[in-house]
Amino acid sequence: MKFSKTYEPNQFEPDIYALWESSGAFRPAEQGNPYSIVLPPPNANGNLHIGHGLTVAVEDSLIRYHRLVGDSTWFLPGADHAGFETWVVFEKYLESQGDSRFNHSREELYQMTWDFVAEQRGNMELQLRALGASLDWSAFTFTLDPKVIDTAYTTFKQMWDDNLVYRGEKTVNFCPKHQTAFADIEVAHKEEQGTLYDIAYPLADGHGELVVSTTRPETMFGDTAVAVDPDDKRYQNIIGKYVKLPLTDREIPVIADDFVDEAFGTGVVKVTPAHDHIDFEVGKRHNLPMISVIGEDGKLTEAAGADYAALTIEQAREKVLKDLKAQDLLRGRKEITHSVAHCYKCNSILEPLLKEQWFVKTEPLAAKAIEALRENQIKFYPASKKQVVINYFKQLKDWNISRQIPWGIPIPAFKANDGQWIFDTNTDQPFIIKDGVTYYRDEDTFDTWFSSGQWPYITTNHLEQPSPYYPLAVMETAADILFAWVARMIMFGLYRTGTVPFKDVYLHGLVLDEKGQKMSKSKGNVINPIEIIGKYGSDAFRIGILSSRSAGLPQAFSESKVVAGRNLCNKLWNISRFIQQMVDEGDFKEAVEEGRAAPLLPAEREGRSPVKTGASPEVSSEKSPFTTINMGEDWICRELDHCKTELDKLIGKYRFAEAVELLYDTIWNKYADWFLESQKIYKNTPLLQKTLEHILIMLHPFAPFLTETIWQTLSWTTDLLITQKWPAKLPYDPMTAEQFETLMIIISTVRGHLQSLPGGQKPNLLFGNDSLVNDNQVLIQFLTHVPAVIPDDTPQGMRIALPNREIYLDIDEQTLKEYKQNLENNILKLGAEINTLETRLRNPNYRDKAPKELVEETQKHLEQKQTTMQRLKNELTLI
RNA sequence: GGGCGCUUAGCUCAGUUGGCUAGAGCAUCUCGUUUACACCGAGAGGGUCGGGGGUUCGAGUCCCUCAGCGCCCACCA
Repeated sequence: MKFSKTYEPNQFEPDIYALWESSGAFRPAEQGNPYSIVLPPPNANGNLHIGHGLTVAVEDSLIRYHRLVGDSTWFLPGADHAGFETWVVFEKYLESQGDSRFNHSREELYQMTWDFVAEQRGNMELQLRALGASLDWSAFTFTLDPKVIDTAYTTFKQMWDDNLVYRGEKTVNFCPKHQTAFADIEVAHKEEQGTLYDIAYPLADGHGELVVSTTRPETMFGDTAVAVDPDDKRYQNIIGKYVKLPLTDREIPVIADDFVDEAFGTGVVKVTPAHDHIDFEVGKRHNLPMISVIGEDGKLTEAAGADYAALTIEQAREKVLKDLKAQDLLRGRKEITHSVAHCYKCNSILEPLLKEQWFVKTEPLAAKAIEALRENQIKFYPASKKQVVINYFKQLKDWNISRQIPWGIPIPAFKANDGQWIFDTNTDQPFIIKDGVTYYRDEDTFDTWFSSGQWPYITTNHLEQPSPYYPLAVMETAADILFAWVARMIMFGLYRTGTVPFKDVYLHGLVLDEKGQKMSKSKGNVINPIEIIGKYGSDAFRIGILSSRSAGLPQAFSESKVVAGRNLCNKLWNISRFIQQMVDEGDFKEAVEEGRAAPLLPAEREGRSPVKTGASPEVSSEKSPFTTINMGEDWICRELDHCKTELDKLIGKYRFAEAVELLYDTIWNKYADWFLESQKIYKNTPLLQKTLEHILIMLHPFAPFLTETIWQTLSWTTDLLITQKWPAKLPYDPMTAEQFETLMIIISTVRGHLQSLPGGQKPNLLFGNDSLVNDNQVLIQFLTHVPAVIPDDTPQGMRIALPNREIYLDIDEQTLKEYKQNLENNILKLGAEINTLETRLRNPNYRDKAPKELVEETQKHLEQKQTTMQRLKNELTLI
């Protein structure tokens, strides 16, 4: 293969991925420490979004790094049926077809959704490949695979037997549009303006009234008590009495309960146990009846009375207020801001409805989790999230796992007419008969998180046979599913396996648009990772999205960082092309013969034994005398070595942005700009080859396609880059490396002076007693483009502004004078400007009367100019 | 109501346990057709690290406080 003149990622990426996949490189190696990551399963029904792009960039970089380091890596793919999420999409589709869920049985709907999803599936997998994810596709798990369902069932059964799962009737968060209940965590609370109404409830004995404050007058038909603060002096004498419930003929008791805040509203609360979570608890405490007056359709039921039945909540509220007013029972109203529960998909207000569901008793599970976290069994990145999770566990309430949607894992429970529930996994049967009793299937499905919460030990098959890949090395996922997913995996992991499911948790924040706004379809600011890849290449995307990003924070996506990534790829492409050219030209042998080149690693020249790494076997056998002033070789070996050790540290701490920046700097500013430039003079081809190999290996985790393509194209490399060994230390002489650093400063300073010379002159460089310059005349000349570098006992002209160095640019008196004059002129001009500013600032009139910002700005300008002045003066004294 | 996070160059952001003249990319300005690369090379400008106070030999980094922005949790009838 040959290097094309230009870097065009789209031409090789798919082929390279296929090469890896067919080679078996994605499978865990036989040898090495287990290192496993499970890709958070993307929604099978959708396309990947930018967050997935970030996930893959992070996880695949970790996997590739650990593969190179010699670990036995296992990167596990999967897809999520995403119960409710997908169901919403499917139901919309149904509606668009003029169809409805109510026209079909559960089995039909399940099959229809399956087919619907099947059409989309595969998209996501192709996109993961485009991102370069080195996933073991043979280990692919779908969240509705039999093994997932089996595990969900055995866990459910075990929890049932352990009294950790129970059937209970409680107020649940019910979406009238989607016709399903939600877990607490799925509820979207939103601050809203509402009205607090004061309504008079006449005392049953006819002596006065009690005024209750409520935002939900329409639920009053379900009131079974009114409550006051037990310490509220105003109401002491009526606790235990009865009030008449307006618009009905019922009488309800006045109870005292601590939950009432006497300072809020009138200090009297209506208690509606069937339609409010708090009231439900109150009702339990006080043994109150629970009357449901709102149905699952979001309309009032017969229990609300004939006048109100079938009205929507809004209609009912209006009518109740009107009717109360007619009876002169409305005592006041007040606008308040309060938080209202919404469906996170359709934004409907969620109704608390009394409903029988399956609940997980979370307290014992959460306690175990808290213990494990307190013992630091899991490391969090960012670290602050640990306490956040602990706090979540502390207040966690029982978890409703029943969903009234067909798209999911059927709950393996059957109920007899006498209310007896039994566990059975024959969920494809509408009913079963056992010992002559008929049991009917629970039509509900599990909350998606009930099964995906068990993902780590399901995917690694740890329950069947203890796996060295469990616990996972790290769980990398979006910070916003910390509670929904990560917390649950910890609870389940401890429950089923006795160990935490992963050693580290790395959370990435939301990827925002370029302006720092949340991406959303409605705003039209969604950035599609696949489009970015098409434009700049997969590697550029990965580098770009990892740059300038730290754990846990919501941060903007910056296309300019992708551009920088693309530019780096292009740079490395050309570096490789150039080195290959030199190898092809056989410059190396020729150079050795002419005594221009040192074909050995720097350390070998001094008789130290070389450390052999990677390929290029021809290097070590040849011996040749150390010939010349080639200090850049020691220096680049030192820099590459430093880069490698730093990378080890940074990747170990999940500091990807810094790792990428380090590689960028090393490859571009060090390797290309200095070493490669110097090698145009001193061609040490074997070293060029060796160092290029190291660079390719080190960049591979972040830019896999590019580096592998180069590896496959170079004439001397063998096998696959993806399975090479992480570089070993390169030998070098630290003193020599340090001297090169000084040389770099000299060259840069000379360049600076040349640029500011009047008339764009190109003078010679003269030097006196300076061995460093003396030894590097050719290189200095080449890199500064002066016509010549000449030793001179009495050098003169313009002195280079470096202390203790006898280096001069050979310019005539006139030019020097001109240059100095220029400097002095600049100093004068600047001095005048500074004076003006100072006078202005000293003027009390100006200080007092001018706008403050302007005065501040003046001050700022002054300081800037003073700094510049100092620099110019320094230069003048030195030359 | 409770909690978390952010505020550093024009823009988007790095900056681990406090330590040399605070960094990157992109953008800007000047110069450059040196045969790897103009997706390039060389040089340069630009920041009182949100405000105020404190601890320290030393603070972008720790503490207090104020302001702005963002997020999460919550039994705000």
